[in-house]
Amino acid sequence: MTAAPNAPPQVFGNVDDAIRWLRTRGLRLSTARRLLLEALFAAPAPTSAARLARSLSLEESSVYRNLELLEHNGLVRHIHLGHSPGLYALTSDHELEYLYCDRCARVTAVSPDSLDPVREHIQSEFGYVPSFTHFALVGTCEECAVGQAPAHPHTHPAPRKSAH
Amino acid sequence: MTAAPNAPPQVFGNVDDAIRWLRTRGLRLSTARRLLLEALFAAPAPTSAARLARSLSLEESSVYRNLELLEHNGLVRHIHLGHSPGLYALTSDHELEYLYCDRCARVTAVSPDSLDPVREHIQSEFGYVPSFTHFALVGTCEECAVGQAPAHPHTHPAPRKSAH
DNA sequence: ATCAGTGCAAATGGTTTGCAGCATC
DNA sequence: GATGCTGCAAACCATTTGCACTGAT
Repeated sequence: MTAAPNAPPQVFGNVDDAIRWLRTRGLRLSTARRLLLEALFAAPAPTSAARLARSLSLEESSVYRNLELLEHNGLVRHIHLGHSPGLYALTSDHELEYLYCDRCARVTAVSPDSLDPVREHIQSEFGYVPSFTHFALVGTCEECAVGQAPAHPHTHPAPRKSAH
Repeated sequence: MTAAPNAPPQVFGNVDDAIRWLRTRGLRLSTARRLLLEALFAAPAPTSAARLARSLSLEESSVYRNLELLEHNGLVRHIHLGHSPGLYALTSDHELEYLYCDRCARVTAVSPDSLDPVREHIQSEFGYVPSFTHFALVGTCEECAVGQAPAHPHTHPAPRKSAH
């Protein structure tokens, strides 16, 4: 899950086109690879490697290897929503940026254009050009912001089952 | 490293004040706890649990437990810069927000006020109120943006030593 | 027949948890 | 003397790696 090696995006309309392209690059077409590509083409939303592996009965390690290879070749991207594991999706022509609510886990995908004013502001103010394609913008959504409890302090953290 | 339970911030000028407060909350003062607090008061920048454990010769698990307890009680906060482990620091009166360059790892801390325009824009546009106190705003800093290589594609990812 | 790609197992990094004993109240 | 905290060991999740074998070319 190496940080986006900013490979030039490669966008295809279907599995076969993607496969053809991979072939020209000297890569082989294994059943695992085809399955993975099909799953990615079918997926309605970014998906974790674990989920893909489970649903396709593939080894997670193979899934990671393939996803990394595909990402390296520009077919795939992955994002993190808060503490989430990497969530993979096919590269598209109109890459989205993600807003993530740290309270209710709501995810809102927006077009990069709509964040241009933000980018410009932050660039002119601090010299950074922010991107939310690899790490979502984390915040609190409207509904959660309204119903926020003032939280009476407790000396001890609540016993938890992995909340990161 | 539970996600910030948004405990009311507790800010103290020195270790003893912090300890007094913890006492009133029925918490004991162990040497480990005192060491940790001292280290946090002395730290010039947010620090990882591993680093704290090493420098204080404490068990990492104890350090995590204490940091979590302190965080739960509002004395401590932690952030993630990109894929970094949690980096802990004392809560302060003027909590900073962090900009992180995903290329050179440069970190810029800014006052929340300076990001208010961004917050307002995103809130009015999408209903989210972003925060960069727990997850840094990730982007590319000016220098890195200038010298960016167009990256000739390679079919295979470069062999790597953990780059997440 | 070659060698890219697989499954399986083991290792890694960051973090959490269970438990027995020690130290603080 | 009760019990909060500690160290130690083991488990956990997401991810990476080594290796021998299989299968796509």
